[in-house]
Amino acid sequence: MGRQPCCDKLGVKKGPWTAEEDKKLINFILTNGQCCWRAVPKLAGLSRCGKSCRLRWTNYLRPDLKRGLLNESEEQLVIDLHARLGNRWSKIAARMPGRTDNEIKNHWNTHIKKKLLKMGIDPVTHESLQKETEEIKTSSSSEKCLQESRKHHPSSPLGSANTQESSEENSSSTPSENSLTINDYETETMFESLCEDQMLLSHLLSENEPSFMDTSAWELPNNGPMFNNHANGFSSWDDCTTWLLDCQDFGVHDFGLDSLNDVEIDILNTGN
DNA sequence: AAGAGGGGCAACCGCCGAATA
DNA sequence: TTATTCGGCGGTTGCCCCTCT
Repeated sequence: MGRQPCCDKLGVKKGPWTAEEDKKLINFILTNGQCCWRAVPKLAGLSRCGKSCRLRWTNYLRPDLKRGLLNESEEQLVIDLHARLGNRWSKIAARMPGRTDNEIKNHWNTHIKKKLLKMGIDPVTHESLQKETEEIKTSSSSEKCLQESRKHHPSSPLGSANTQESSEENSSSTPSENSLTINDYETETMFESLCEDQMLLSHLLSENEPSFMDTSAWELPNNGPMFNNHANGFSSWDDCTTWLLDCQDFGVHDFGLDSLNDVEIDILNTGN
């Protein structure tokens, strides 16, 4: 009773996507929304596996993605979230506007891991590699930040530390249970900088806030101004998809939309 | 100038859990 | 209750590009 492959292995194209394939996929999703991925390749006229289509869309074609390297504060956010959540990249990505789990995972493996090792921190446990020669500090700078945050913002998610996520994190054996050991000035500076991001972190960690990654808006073609031909003045889907493909080089956030608050974004999405 | 080696990243693979018949 | 399907996730692979020798 083995699991069937998600698609017919024969005749399924693999490897890098072409611009033509991207266009077909974007066209299809803009027209039909995100539906059954298994059916997408057939309906969109692609010789691809449904999974491959989903991956391509979520990791590369989705128009709300930021492109380019993670900046310093994003990196610090990843480190902190990883300390809390472990290798649960999708959970981490859900807290990172415009970033995908794959992107974060890649960045972790290629950049952050090395950075932490260089600083003498075990990227898995977030403990000092010289633990045996040092006394473990009872609280990390990060923890101090949290405590400070709790002092100043007792009602914030971090302040109360009682969100669903928090209890889930606490119940799991993630590295968050371990304190970080800071062993040099550079690291200290890094975490001081992280403290400055605590407000942002508090906001991102709030379960009550709608996820930045919530793509429900994309599931309803013609429902939002982004894809509203008349509102945007696109004369055809071709224009629209061409514009979208161009956007991949910049990212929606480069257009300044990320400065809008939730209400404004909601208004944009509903077109009211 | 050319080859070797390494890094970075897109994409694939296989497993898991939820949903459904 | 069980078999099956499907979407999603994390780990891994392989290709491309850049740097070094």
